[in-house]
Amino acid sequence: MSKPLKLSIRTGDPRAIFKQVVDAISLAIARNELEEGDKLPSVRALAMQLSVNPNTIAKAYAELTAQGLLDARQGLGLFISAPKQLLSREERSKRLRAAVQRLVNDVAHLHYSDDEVLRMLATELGRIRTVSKTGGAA
Amino acid sequence: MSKPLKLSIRTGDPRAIFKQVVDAISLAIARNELEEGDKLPSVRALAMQLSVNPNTIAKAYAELTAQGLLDARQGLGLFISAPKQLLSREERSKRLRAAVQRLVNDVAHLHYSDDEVLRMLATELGRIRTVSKTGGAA
DNA sequence: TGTACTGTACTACCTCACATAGTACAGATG
DNA sequence: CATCTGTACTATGTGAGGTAGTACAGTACA
Repeated sequence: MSKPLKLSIRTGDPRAIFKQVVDAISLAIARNELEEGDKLPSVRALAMQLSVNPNTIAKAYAELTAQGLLDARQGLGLFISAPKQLLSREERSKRLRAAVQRLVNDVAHLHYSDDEVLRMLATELGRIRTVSKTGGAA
Repeated sequence: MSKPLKLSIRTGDPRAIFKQVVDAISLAIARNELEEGDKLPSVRALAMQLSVNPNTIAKAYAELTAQGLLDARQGLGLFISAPKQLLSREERSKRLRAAVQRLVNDVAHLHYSDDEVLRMLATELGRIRTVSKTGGAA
């Protein structure tokens, strides 16, 4: 069976649909809501569920596969791959810096203090790691 | 006179040209490299300097004006406006959270520790505030 | 064997954002 | 007056994103 994948697409979201899917799955993996070996919904099934075109889902899956987050098995489906890192140290560092720079750009004119921004980030990062597969505490 | 505005456009940048201009100027204001009352290069002059279409620059200026960062005076030019905040508290908070969420998404699969991300952000935020107009300290 | 599922690869078409090019007009300055 | 300023148009081309439909090879199961 494939995981239910409580995924939703927001029409108001500035991100492209396929990007929303990529982000959602990428985040779910980081949160351990999806573990190695888990089977994803089929291209057609997820497309049906989200009321979008199968090609759009295929594009998202292709992106995730290219990133090494998914393994494709012809005729079987797509599965969460073992954690790996196919990016070089330089590339990872470059992307981290770019992502941080983008945040700095985005909040530059909002007049938040450094501490406020850092606290918000710490909070959001914490929301990721705390959701472990061992969870279920009360 | 208008500030020289050492601005550059990178063709490899995924951002649209007008967005690069918006971000650069927004950042320059946050850095106090541009102060209230400073005059910006004319639409046509900056377009010439960057080898892009005047319409593209006009679009960037219009965006900055809409954000309240610039004041337009017909026939005179565009000037850095007094610091103000026309966004509601909710809107600012919403944007901060969205920006932070985007960062979290971007770095989710890079396997950086929370501390590393936070330290990078603290560094980049620091690079903003340290550049004050009172600068020039040997 | 046949049927139904899987991912994947196409082609075609539509829409929209972005960028360029050119023109035009009102306000400001000399 | 001429020349600068921002601004507002129209027109055109390009590319990303999305949809629609078709097709094919690999897998599973009755």
